[in-house]
Amino acid sequence: MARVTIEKVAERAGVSVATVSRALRGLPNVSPKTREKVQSVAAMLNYRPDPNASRLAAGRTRTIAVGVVAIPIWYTGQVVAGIEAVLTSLGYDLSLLLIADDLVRSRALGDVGGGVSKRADGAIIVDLVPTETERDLLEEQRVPWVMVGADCPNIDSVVIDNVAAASTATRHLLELGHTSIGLISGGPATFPAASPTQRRTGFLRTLGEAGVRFDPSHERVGDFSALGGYEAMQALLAHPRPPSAVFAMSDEMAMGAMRACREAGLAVPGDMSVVGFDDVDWAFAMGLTTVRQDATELGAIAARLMVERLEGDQRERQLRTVPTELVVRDSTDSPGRE
Amino acid sequence: MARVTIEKVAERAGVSVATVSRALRGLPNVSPKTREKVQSVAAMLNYRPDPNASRLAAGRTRTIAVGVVAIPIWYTGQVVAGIEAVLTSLGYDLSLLLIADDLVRSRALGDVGGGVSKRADGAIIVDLVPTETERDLLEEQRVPWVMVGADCPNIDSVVIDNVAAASTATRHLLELGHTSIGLISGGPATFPAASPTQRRTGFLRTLGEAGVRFDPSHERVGDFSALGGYEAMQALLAHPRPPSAVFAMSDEMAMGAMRACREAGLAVPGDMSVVGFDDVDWAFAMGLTTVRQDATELGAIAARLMVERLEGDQRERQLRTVPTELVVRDSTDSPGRE
DNA sequence: TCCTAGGATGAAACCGCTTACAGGGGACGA
DNA sequence: TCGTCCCCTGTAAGCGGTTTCATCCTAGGA
Repeated sequence: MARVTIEKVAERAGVSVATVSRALRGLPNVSPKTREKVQSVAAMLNYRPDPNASRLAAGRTRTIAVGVVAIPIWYTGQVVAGIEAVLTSLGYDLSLLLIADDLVRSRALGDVGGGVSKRADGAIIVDLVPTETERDLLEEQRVPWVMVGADCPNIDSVVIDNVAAASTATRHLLELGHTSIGLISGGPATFPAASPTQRRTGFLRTLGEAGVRFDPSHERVGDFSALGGYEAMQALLAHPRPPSAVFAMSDEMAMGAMRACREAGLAVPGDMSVVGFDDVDWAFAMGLTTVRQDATELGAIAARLMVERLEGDQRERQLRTVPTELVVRDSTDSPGRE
Repeated sequence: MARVTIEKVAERAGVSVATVSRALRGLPNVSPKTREKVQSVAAMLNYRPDPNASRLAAGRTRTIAVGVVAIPIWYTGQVVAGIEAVLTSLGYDLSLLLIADDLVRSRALGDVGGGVSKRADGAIIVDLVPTETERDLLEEQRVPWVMVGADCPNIDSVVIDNVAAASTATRHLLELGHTSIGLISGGPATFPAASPTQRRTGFLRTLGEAGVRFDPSHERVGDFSALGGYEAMQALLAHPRPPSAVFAMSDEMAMGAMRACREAGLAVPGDMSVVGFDDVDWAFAMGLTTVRQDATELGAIAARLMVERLEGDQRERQLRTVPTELVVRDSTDSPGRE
C-alpha cells in the first residue's frame, strides 16, 4: 500500500496542500465546510502525516526524551510508566535513554535536547543531579527540562520531601524506643542523586533533635539493591555493638537487610527493626514498614509540566512536591521485645 | 548558538554538501584527504546532522519502537534495559510504548511501524501475542517485527522454553516427594501472553508423566503481582485439601504466596514448598527456589536481531531460545518435613 | 451602487539532508 | 603523447510537510 501524502489528500479534496495542513491541524482561517471535507477525505484515505516531515518543517518533534539511571529498579519503572501514560494521552512520543555511564550521561545532557540535536522537544531526567557545568549546558539548549526526584536550581523539578520522609521514618523508630539506629544508605552511587543525601540529612537531624547520638560506623552503603542491603546489614551485624534498628533508603535494600538478619538468626522485628523506603508493590508481602511515595504520580506530574512548558507556559520555575506517607507494618517494634 | 547545518560544514571545508554527507557517513568514493578534512571541520563546528532531515530524506528513522505490557514488572524492565543497551550502542533510538489497553494496542500494532506512520524502522513487542488479524496487520507493514517472550508464527521471536522450564520446576517438587501440587497461574491477563499457557502445559504434562493427578481446583490465577499471588494462595489454603507445594509463575506471585502462608501460620518450606519463576534481583533474599531466565539477554538478542534485519539480513524467520536454569534455595523441601 | 476590510485559499519558499546523475581530472596502457 | 576508465566531486531534484505572503472573494458600510 503506497504511502498517502498530504498532496493526495489535497487533490482528492479539491484544495491545496496548505489548506489540508491547516484544516487537519485545527488552525483558524479554514471554513467549516472545507475543514469537514478535508477531514473526511483524510479519514477515508487513512492519511497520517509523516512525523519526520512535520518535524523538519515545523522544528518540533513532539517527542520527549526521558533519561533514567536504571530501569529495573521498581521506583524508576513506576516513574517512567507515569510519564508514558501522560505523554501518550497527549500525543507525544517518549524516547528512552538509560544513563549507564559518563559517556551516555554527557550525551543525554548535551545532545538529546532540541538545541543541539533535534531529537526531542524537551527532556525529563529522573534521579540525576546535573553538575554545574551540565546545568549550564541544559540552559544553553533552548528546550525545557524537568527533573524528577532531584530539586535542581532554576529547573522545573518534581520531588518528594526526602528530608521530611526520612525524618518520619526515623521518628517512628525513636518512638518505638530505639536509641541505636543504623543507616543503610544509597551512595556512593555512580551518579550522585539528591535523595540519598537528603534522606541522610533527615535521618541525622531527627536523631540529633531527639538527643540520640549516631555512631558513624553504623552507616553502610548498599547501592539500592537487595544484595547491597544484604551485605550492608551483614557488616552492621559484624559491628561490635550492632544497632537495634536500621533505616534503609529503599525497600530492595531493606529486603536484603532482613535476609541478612534471618541468616544471622535474628528475628525481625524482635531483634532488629527495619524500615524501608518506597513501598514497592511487594513490600506488604514482607510486612515491611516503609515510607510510601507515589512514583507514578511523580512521573505524571513531570510529564504534564513538560507539556505545559512546551505549549507556552511562561511561569517562573516550578517545584512540585508529592506527599509521602509512613506505612507501618510488622518489620518494626520496640527494641528487645521478642 | 545558531544551528550548524551541513551547508556550513561544506562551506568551511570547501566542498559540497553531498561530499560532506558522504564523508561523514563513511560512504565510499571519498578521498581519504577530503574525508579527514570534512571530519575535522565537522568536529570543530560540533556539527550534528538533524535526525529529522535525514529521516525524511533517507526514509529511515533509526528508531525502534518497543511495546511492552507493563514496565513496573521486574522482568519487563530487564528486557527493556537489554534492548536499550544494544540499540544505543548501535546508534538507534528507542521509542517506548506502554500497551495498557486495546486502543493503545491497536495503535501499537497498527500505527507505530514504518509502513503506516514513519515513526520507527521496526518494532519489538514484549510479551504480547498478536491475534490473527493483528498478525496480518504486521505483515502488511513493510517493517521488521521481533517478538520477545512469545513465539509468534512467521515473525522473528526470542523466547525461553517455558514448557521445559515449568517442567523442571515441577519435577523438582515431584522429586522432593510432593504429590499434591498447586498452581498459581498468570491469567486471564488482559492480553493473553504465551508464557502462562506454556508454563501451565509444562506443569501439567510433567505431573501427568509422573502419574500424579492434578486437582483443577488447585489452580488459582494471580495476575503476576505479589497481591495476586497472595490472594491466590489464600484461596488455596482455604481449599478443603490444600496442596503441599505450589508452583507460581512469577517470583512476585511466589512472594505473595509465601506471605499468605506465613499469615496462616504455615512454615515455608516446612508446611508448604513454593517455587517461583524469573529469579528477580531480590529472590535470593526470600530464599526462593525459582527458575532463572535472563531477561536482559532476551532483550539484547531481540535488539540485535532487529538491527540485523534492518541492515539487510534476509534469512528465514529466526527463533532464538535463551536457556533457563533451576535455582534451588530454601523455599522448597520434602512435604511434611518440619 | 461602490468601496473596503478581513476571512478563506493557493503558490511557493523552505526545513536540512540524501542520492541519482553528470562532469572533471588523473593514472595508466598503448 | 593520446585515449580510456575509474574515482572523486558537485549539481540539483527530491523527501513531505509548514508557513509566509499574495490573491481572491464576500459581506457590510457609506
